[in-house]
Amino acid sequence: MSSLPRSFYETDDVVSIARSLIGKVLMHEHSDGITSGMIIETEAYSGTNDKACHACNGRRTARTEVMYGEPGHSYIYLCYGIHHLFNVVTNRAGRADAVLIRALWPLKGMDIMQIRRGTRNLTGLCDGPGKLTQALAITTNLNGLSLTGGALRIEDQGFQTDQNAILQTPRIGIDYAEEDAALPWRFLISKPERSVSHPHRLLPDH
DNA sequence: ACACAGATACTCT
DNA sequence: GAGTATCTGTGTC
Repeated sequence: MSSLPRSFYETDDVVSIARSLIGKVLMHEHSDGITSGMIIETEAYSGTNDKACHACNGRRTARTEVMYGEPGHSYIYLCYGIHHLFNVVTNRAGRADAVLIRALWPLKGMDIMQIRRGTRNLTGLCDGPGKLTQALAITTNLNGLSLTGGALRIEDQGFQTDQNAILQTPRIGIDYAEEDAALPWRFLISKPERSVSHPHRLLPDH
């Protein structure tokens, strides 16, 4: 299986990259075992001009530093003191774009995911940005690592994605971002619709 | 099927 | 000190 190359992440259209990441596979080889899942929900954060982005107005701190760094690297931060949220840095160094991975369709190591998540259910393992990092044992100590090879990586495993099955909506949980809160920069695959992040599914239930 | 509150610790003012 | 790109359990319908 081939990891996505650096060039995949290096362009300046983070919204297109967020769309293109749907159907790709996030994989973590850990001493516990291998866990992986197909990416089914993403959000684009567009650097210094985006009021929802941590790098808004050129904000540059210890936390946001990796967003200004190399494309194809991880940006992982702690949210609400509990949840580790996983992003991929995009665009060339000096820009601060990133794509948040919000949900996965579990592929490998679901038994390990169940243990890490503390559930006996086979559903709901990776249907939220904080849940998928717990299921894949992704924490802030993996911040700033390259995703183009190594234990944590994103692969193209050849899953075909019907472009008509990709829905586009506003982003979640960023009400503070004023007019940018309405930008339709969230992408989700409509097929496993029960597996996208939960309270904001925005899809009819049928 | 909602709605709500509480947990939690780090980041930046 | 305030705010946070969230999740869970409990309550109610």
